[in-house]
Amino acid sequence: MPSGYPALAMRWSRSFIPTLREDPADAEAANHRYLVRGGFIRRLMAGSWSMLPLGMRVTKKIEQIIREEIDAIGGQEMLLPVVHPRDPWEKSGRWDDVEGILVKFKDRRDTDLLLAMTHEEIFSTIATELVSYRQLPQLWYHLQTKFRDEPRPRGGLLRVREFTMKDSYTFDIDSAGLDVQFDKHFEAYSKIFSRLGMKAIAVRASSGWMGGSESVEFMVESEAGEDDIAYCPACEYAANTEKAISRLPDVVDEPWDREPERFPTPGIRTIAALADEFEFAAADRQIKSLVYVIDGDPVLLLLRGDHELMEQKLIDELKTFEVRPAHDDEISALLGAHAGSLGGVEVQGVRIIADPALRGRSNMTTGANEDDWHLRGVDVERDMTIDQWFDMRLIQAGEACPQCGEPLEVKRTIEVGHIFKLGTKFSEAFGITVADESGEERIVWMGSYGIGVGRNMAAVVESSHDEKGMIWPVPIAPFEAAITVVKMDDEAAVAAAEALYEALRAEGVDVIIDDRDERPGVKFADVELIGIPYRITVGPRGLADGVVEVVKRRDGSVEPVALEVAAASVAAAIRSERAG
RNA sequence: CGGGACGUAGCGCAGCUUGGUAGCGCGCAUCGUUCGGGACGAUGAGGUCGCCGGUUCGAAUCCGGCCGUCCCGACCA
Repeated sequence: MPSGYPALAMRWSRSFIPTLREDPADAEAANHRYLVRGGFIRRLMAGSWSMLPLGMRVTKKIEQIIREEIDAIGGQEMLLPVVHPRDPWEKSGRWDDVEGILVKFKDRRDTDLLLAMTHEEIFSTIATELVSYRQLPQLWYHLQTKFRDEPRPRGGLLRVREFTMKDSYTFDIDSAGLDVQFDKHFEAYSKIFSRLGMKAIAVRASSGWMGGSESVEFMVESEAGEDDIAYCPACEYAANTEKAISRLPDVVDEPWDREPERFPTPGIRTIAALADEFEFAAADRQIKSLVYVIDGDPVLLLLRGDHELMEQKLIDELKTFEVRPAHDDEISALLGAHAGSLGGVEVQGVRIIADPALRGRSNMTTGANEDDWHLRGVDVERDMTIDQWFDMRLIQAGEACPQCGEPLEVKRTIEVGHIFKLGTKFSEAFGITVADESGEERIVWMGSYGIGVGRNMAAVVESSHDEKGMIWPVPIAPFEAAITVVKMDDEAAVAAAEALYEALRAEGVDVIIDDRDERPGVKFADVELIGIPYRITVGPRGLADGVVEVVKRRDGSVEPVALEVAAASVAAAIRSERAG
């Protein structure tokens, strides 16, 4: 028969905490391994995870921190639906633009519907009810499910298809007002990440399909991440490599005052091979020629031989999403040669875009658009018809910081937050206007600001764990303290532990008592895996001296504390860490 | 979308080549010994072998189709 009802208090023996001894087979990231093993999350399908009780406790604490900080800058919480009709997404243009990750379906009346991947459209719909400048500024937000059909979810909670996001939206009379809201969010986000126990680096970023003029990402350094950022330790310049720029040393070309000269290069297909073979063709003296198909048309892209293309820069500059490398047959049809022998000299009728690192360069080497032939002595601006110049180069670690000239570092990071100045893109599409002081209709300036709850949980685990498991900071730990009863058949120990448990609850500590009839080693290992910051060990050995042991998860330090003062002492330590 | 692998008990896996009573480890239940750093013994419960179809006296195993998952790449807030 069931016993122990009702299980109101947090007793491990009555809780659903299904810890596992083995790593899940496919786990690569630490958050994936430990959140599954610790019984925080379970996978339902690719990119969809159920939150078990421990995971939910962390989730709620993270959400509460976010609420407090957004409320503190004037946020008003709402809750918008997850299933949207087609119409608002037609208005914004995103029904067609974000093909792929946007899930569309129909209801019984054959009406087009979609799963919300973000909520600009619906907040915009509501914002059309704003009528007067006296109502501005506004800051609205909600914590709501997003669904994005990512081609490849990975890394446990790092990249998923269904997730909860706090997204806020601001509405202002002018761009100066937007700047204020943006700065407030910047400060609020900084506080949130610091309360979560993470060091977040703010970087300028590509806006992607959000559009808008400016965006800042908050990045946490981690090998498990998916983004690279350029970072200057000297002046704190920081930017996503999708956006980062650097200063290059000037190159002085040796004089060459003749026409370009053809020379045979049998079998040579790569920049490195050409540089090895010919002394005058060092990689930085070659022109890299890439054929891309952009919006359906072939485009020739020119970069310095030792430089790499950053596709996102192309996408941002050209404001399109239809960018892909050309296929072999498309390349030969266009230029009459295969990749490895391509160049831009005397090419007609093809749009040519060049990276500014090629400006003013002469006496360079490039493909002759005939297999096994190259050209030397090429002057970029004399011998080629460049239609457009813009930066599309991926910067490299060690290059000079654009602000101070010191060497840049490149770090792998997790994107934990992203804030956008949307400008008037959505307000124009939705007709969000208010009357100003003179009664004239003015278009409203918008911003949008997102934090993924689960991804932040994952990022905390990635940046705070050891070989034993997770190490939660007090503000978001599933429990602040655990009482480990070493010997469940020792009546004195059990009584002391129960009394301590009640005392800690009375002190307002979020505590769980491990009253399972398990061997001590199992209990210690589980508390460590789960990452509870304080463990209080209660057993006959300590009680003989009138003490319990307080063990800190972070550094493993063990401190004997007199039983009578243990609750007050642990409660005080926890309180001092709650602020984050 | 391209390449590779996989789907058998709650979890991790073997069995499949060569068709014939469905196995192992962990976990779970009961009992005993043990128990301040992941114990041991005994007994036991638990599986439509991803789904559908075919071949066969007989299919986890062979064949076909479908579904799902993971990895690498492409793609992508």
